[in-house]
Amino acid sequence: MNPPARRTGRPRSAEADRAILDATRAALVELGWSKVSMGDVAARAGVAKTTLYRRWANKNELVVDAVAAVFDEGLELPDLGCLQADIEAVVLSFARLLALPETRTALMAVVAESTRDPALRDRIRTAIVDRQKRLVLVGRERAQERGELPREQDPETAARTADLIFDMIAGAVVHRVLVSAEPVDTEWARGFTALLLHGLAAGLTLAPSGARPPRND
Amino acid sequence: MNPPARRTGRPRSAEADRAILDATRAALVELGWSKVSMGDVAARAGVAKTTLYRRWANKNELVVDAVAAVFDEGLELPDLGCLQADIEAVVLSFARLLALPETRTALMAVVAESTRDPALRDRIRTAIVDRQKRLVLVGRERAQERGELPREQDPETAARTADLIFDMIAGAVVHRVLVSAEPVDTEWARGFTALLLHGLAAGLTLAPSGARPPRND
DNA sequence: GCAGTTACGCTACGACTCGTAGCGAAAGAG
DNA sequence: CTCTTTCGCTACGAGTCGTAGCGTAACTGC
Repeated sequence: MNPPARRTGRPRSAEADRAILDATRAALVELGWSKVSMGDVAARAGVAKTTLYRRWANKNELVVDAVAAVFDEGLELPDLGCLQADIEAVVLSFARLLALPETRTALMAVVAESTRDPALRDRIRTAIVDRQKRLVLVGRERAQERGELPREQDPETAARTADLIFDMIAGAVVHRVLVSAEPVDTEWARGFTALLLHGLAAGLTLAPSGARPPRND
Repeated sequence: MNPPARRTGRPRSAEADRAILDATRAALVELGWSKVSMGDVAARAGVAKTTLYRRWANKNELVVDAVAAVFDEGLELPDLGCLQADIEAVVLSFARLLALPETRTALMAVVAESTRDPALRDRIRTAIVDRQKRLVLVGRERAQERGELPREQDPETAARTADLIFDMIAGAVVHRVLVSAEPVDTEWARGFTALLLHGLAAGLTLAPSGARPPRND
């Protein structure tokens, strides 16, 4: 279904594909989402504007793929042998990508657009969101193998829980970086993870565990 | 400091102000962020386009004020006498406003724009974000008076903790509604609040409370 | 080698939006 | 009554969108 029947005719230039995505990313860095135009991207990529429209229906779809490429090559879940360390690491990794000028300006813009465009929403989901969510599933699996988290009997409950965890982790990082516009540093990641794991009622004041004074590094 | 010396000349029509904001909101509902134009809003409001530009520099600033008006009249923190109930209520209240078509399509769009526009970022902060954050501060104060949360000695740590809580609550709800595009119902709010209060390590399965014992080892 | 098919670069186009300028008229302040 | 500012209106240049048409380039199957 994917590569249907495209045996005949001149094949599409893979080089143009890369050039366009790279140009899109560069244009986002330099101009920001709202001032990036298809004509500008085409000029940067050294291709004709019609070549863009043969591949992507509009700016939204193009930018989604450009952003997805950034996350694809940068987001990973290290196996540090401990749930807390794993979460902290993925939080920092996610925040680092989110703080890049191109993702910073583009990700929320396409998400906003997707509220009115189901096709765009699906593209964002498959190209970006679902791949992020996989990290939560992998992380939970590891934690369960280590005995840090209980195994769930009901798969439906398990799925709901994973969705909740994902919304909490991704949502908090996105909100911190894009709305509050404050950096996600080691200290924040540590406090966030501690709260996620142990909750408010534990009486935490969220001072870094071990009660070291809140001095900077 | 605000708009101080405007004693002379024809005063601005307060009626036009309301008409423009209402028209903006209606246009957002009908067309969505990207297809709302200043000319369209002016026509809906029954005013000239130049009248809009006398009050707002561009579409972003106008939409921020229109969205802020929605949150102003709809976001509240009920005092239910219990931290868990208070959080659940404010989560549901926030999610309800966020699910409106006008906020849904506009809020993340202006946030995305604000990454390249410091003036817009300040406007969003003062008109929307800071007022939301106040709910966190009020909620914590009440919980501390009830003895549900410990009082913090260090004001700086207290501020960082409040920022963290705010990013977690607002971020999770925003992500759930706008990115995952799933509804925030009572069940989700209860699971989220339980997790926020008690954390993962308590062995919760996030099944509706009372369902099963937390098989922790 | 040749025909068929598709991609490419290029140009041009209508439709739309932006933000501004200029005008005369309207509405208050002193 | 004069001064000042806002108002509605029209018009404008600049920019963008997405499409169409053209001749050429590249690759496939016969």
